[in-house]
Amino acid sequence: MNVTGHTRRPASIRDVATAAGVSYQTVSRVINGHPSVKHTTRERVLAAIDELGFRRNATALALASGRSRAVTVLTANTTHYGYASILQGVEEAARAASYAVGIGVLESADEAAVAAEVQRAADAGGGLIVIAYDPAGVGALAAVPAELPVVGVVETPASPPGDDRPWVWTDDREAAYEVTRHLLSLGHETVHYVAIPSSTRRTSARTTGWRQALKEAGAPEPRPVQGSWGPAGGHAVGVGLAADPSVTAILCGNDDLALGVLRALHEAGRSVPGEVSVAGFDDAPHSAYLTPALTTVRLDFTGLGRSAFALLHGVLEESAQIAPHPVSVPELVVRESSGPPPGHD
Amino acid sequence: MNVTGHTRRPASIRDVATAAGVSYQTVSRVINGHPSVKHTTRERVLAAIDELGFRRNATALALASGRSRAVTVLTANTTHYGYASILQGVEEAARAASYAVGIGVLESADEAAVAAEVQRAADAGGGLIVIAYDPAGVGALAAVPAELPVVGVVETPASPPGDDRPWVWTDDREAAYEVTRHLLSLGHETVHYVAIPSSTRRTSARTTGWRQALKEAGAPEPRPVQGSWGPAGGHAVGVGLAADPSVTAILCGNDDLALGVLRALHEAGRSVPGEVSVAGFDDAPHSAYLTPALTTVRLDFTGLGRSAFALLHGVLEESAQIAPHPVSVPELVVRESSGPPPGHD
DNA sequence: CTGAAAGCGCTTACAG
DNA sequence: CTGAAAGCGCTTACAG
Repeated sequence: MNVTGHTRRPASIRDVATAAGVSYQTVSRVINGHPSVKHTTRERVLAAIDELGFRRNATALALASGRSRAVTVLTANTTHYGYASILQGVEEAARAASYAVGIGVLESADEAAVAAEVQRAADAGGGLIVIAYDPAGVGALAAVPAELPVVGVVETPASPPGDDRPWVWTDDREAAYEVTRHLLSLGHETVHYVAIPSSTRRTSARTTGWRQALKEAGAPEPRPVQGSWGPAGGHAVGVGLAADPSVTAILCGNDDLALGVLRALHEAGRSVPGEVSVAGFDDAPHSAYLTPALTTVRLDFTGLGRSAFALLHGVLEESAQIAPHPVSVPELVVRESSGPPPGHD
Repeated sequence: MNVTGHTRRPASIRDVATAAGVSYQTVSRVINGHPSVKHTTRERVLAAIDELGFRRNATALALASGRSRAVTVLTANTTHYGYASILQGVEEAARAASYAVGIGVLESADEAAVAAEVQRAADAGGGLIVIAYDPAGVGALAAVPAELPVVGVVETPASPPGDDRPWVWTDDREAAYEVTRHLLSLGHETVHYVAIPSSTRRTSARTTGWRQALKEAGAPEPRPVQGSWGPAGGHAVGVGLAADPSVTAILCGNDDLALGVLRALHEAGRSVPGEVSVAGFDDAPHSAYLTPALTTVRLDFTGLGRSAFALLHGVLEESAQIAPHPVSVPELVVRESSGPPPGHD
């Protein structure tokens, strides 16, 4: 881009001003789109900007103006599919709005460690987006000082929060309700549930949706089994489920958990979906290629990330319009891992 | 932290100076660990800092000093396991060094789009780490202006680069060599290879390692099959491989590809490892739980990210010692998907 | 050992 | 429509 190529120090607005024969305040007006600049002057400044390859120094802008066109995402993990997709969505929207995006990982849920991470994120300037699907994230969201602009990506709240709570979420209750109904409609007497860890002490929306479908169908309500996040956790609890001959349908809190359950079932010699049906949550990229291919419900995490940014953007700049929380609708994806129970006609 | 809790504007060094009864330059000396400060003065300043909850403004620091304790990671994707793990490793090391980490996604390999992303990353200040495993990343690495501190996370280079090239990589050649030898040792006549897209026009290190093992064993050398990154790509080429009865062993460029191949084999009714052996690359979290569990080679992506940061850190601060490129050794993980060919004794 | 001055590259009132 | 001044919160020489 820089034709001369031998510039050491990048051009400043003063350099541009000199080249255009104006004061640097006028250059400032031009790059800020201020209307009161004579047309010919503007042209001259623009030409100088182009010639010198000028780019406005973001650090100086932030210091002088007090706002920084930046957002940092606080998350407990960057490798889980859902988390990574949210991050990708945030970045996508931020890029479109010319915002920088930073990232901070909450390695521990320890209060002091979380507080330190929030501080670090605050030091970066700009707004915060915290993924609050787990205790570390929930702690971080709570630890954000009131004066800092923040939006939380949260589990479905029990009751719709006021407009003052800048939160986004997917409709997990509805999603769980749908998959459970799908399983019941196949003829299963009931559906067992392997839960992901809840971020709070309250009953999660997924659990609520599952329970509601069971209630409506008059099906017995087994105790939810507590799983963890990954396939190892699914496998661990799957072993117990596989040993229980009365279990014919299992809903898992996410696809990774389902993978572990599938494996445990296989090891126990129970066929899927012949003897047991399994369904997951998320529609991770590999789920369609498993054998059997996993029935699951697709959640739009990328869209969720975009929404989170839009909301934050609205808070940060009054000019930007505040998008309503667009709750994306979950989509049931029926594949091979679900079918009628044994002996069903 | 802030006991009073009603501070609007955060405390500045001037506020601290006033509270401690010194000039703000002295405060600056204290927070920078400058030795020439009287012990009692230092104590007083430290007390004031604590009381006011002072945190040094990173933006002002960056503007005044010219360096910014920040690094931004440029990557084509945030959801692939390897990429996400590298990011996690960078963040881990950056956090330990009190650096901020930014992220920029290269959504397209288009030259103008890549250049724009590099600019955006450069605007953020600080150093750059670019993941150059694909054309977009390779393009970005090439587009970084010479004056910008950058380290590339690259495929194994054909020849060791000079010390002036701040690159890190894993030993893919060795890794491919090992898995291929494992497969051959099982009795397979040869091993087919499904390649991930190469980031450059040159033959990739994985291909080279595979080929070397074949040569040493005097095995016939099938043409590598070109795959893509995900399971869909693996499935597409897997269909062809499954239809060829002479194929008894398949090495895949990554675990996702292997998943797709496994699925294609299953659909064609060819058992694994009974009729065909399959191996992958990366040891993604789900690979151990597939049925059959996937034989693969574990690569330390998180460590790679940490190394990348260490290298950049060394470039950014002369004080920080430049770590030697620590090439992590890949580890062969034999699971269920590999076994002797049919009819082998 | 410590203070007063200048400056990093911008923006924001204030004049004209 | 455009310029001169002050300031954002720090650091970096320069004095003493």
